[in-house]
Amino acid sequence: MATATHLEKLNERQRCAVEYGIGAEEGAQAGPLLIIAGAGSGKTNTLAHRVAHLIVNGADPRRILLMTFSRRAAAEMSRRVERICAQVLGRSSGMMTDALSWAGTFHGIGARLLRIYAEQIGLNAEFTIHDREDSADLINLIRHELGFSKTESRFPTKGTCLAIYSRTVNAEMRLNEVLRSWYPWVAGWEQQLQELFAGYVEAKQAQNVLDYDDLLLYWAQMVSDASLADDIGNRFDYVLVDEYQDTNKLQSSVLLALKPDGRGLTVVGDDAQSIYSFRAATVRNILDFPKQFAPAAEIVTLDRNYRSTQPILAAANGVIDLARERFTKNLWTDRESAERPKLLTVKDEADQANCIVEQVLANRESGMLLKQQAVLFRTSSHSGPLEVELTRRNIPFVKFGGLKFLDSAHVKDMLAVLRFAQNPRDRVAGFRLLQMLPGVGPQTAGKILDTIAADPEPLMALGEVPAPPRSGTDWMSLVELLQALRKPGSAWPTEIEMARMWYEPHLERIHEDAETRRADLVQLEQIAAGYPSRERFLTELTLDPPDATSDQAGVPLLDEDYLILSTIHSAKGQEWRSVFMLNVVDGCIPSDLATGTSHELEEERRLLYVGMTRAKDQLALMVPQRFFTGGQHAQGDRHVYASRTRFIPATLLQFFESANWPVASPNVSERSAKQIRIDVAARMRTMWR
DNA sequence: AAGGTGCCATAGTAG
DNA sequence: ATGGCACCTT
Repeated sequence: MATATHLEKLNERQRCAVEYGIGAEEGAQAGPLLIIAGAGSGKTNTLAHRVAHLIVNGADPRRILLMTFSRRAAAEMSRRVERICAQVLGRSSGMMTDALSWAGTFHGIGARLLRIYAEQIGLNAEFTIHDREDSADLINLIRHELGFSKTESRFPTKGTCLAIYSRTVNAEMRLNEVLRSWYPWVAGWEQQLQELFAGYVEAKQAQNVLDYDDLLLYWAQMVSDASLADDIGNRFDYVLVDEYQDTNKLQSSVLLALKPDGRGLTVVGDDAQSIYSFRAATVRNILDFPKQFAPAAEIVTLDRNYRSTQPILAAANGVIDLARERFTKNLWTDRESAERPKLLTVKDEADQANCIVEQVLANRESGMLLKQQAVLFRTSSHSGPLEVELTRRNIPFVKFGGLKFLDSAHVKDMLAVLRFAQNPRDRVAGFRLLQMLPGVGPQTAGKILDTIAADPEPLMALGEVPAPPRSGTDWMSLVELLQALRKPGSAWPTEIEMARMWYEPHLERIHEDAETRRADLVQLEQIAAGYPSRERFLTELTLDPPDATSDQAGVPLLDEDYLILSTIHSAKGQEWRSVFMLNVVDGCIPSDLATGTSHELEEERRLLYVGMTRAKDQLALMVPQRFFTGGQHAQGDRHVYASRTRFIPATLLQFFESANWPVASPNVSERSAKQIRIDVAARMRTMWR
């Protein structure tokens, strides 16, 4: 085949990855392909070109399954594929719009397939989906029922129980193995945990709810049936999976069941960027992929980095070279630069914030948009002082990761209303909802739910339940609301407005700061308007919660300029011209919660690597000499003296330009020395507090 | 049985 | 700061 023009800009390796097995023989489908794509090696572009190339060569886009790590990534991929196809096929490719309909996350695709195949696997297609908090709440209910909350020595918390359950499921391990390798301190509770999980599974089924893990687990179970596996597998001629290093055993089982012989299967990833083992992801998936098949999968390695300058890449390579395991490649680039990444020592977090603001503004002055700059951190809360400083100086920013929106009580209240209307057997939703009423607590709520559970139309049965003594007129209005919401044919965005009108008086009663919370509910309503139905809204919000928060009310307009703040995890797959990393000190990276096993420690190292490789032109690692821990303490500084991360030992300092900020000048240091000795003003203030 | 208060342990990354 | 829990009052 003549070299197609759309492939001209790709390098040789990329082109191999794009063209592998396509158009070789008529009707023959490509064998399994593994693309090891290093950071900045044009992975997304290559994958998009492969998909586009498939389509250009006659593949039906509706029969391509594309699984990415986030919905954002899926949308970006679809956009690129469309653009390339439009380029090649010209205007006639209008058919492409929305044709790549099976693009999404494993969980999202799972949910969709389960609704389609629900009947065949004895599942009610009306199921609602629990997020992590809901799941933990349900586990907690069972935990109380079984009497485990009142044990003499303390039983693991709901969060720990859920984490254990989740790992057991996702790693396809036995409970005792999971306890032995990951939770040795709760091994004594194995029997009780087993019982708890059995109860949890039964409760979910009785309530017609699935949790995140179920979306994969049911899918895996579904395709363990040969004819269903065939049926589902045959819906797709090609299956492509991105970020394969961050998938877990359960996900790889699903994949192999869909395409047992690997025909039409492509996975892409980078073992050096595996950072989700806390979600049971295992790097073995990608390392063992080739030999799952006979003949083994083809491997194409992309090790040319187009993103970062050579000095940045050298430093990042230096960090990853110290990893215990040897990795499969070393990245190279020809992007020369005289500027080494910076290692900036600052006094404390306040100076760290000031230092970054100063540099960000300087960059901005020299023409680098705020959007082309990002501040990355290990833990969401680390950006607190910086956010304060940005707000004070009126610098707009958008923060990714560490979601707040769906976590807030009032948003959860609203969603509970909608979810209970959608699925009246959802006990977590009902439990929460009923207790919003005055005079209704756990006991009353539980009894009401028991009463209506048996009825085929629980919300109708709710009308027969006598009003709880102290609930007043609020009871009837709730019953009326729910029955109105249940009525088929009530128009969607109107429903959430009804729910909000019902909720407002309760909001005022329950929360002091009703005013600020009301703004969130308005925003929720705006988001809701973007979905065609209540079911879609609830499902998609759970599977793809808004991952950005902003200092301004409402989402910033697309053409506005703003600085990016992001957890390293949420920065996956992204790049910026200038990257700052906060708190590159021991205790933050590695997190002091993750220094237990060498396994965890290695992942922290990769996290630093992932952060560093986001930078195109400039990289600055911030090293505050001391930082505050925990909450604010009224009396005195509760700070810790920090040292540079252990992942950058002295031998790696050659790759960095080390400096102090502010630049030491005699005057400044003299002044600050005096301040440290005795802060009289602060003492005066504390006399009165 | 609900709802308030106060003490204690906990504190992360996310579909 | 927050959640979970025991304890107290209504």
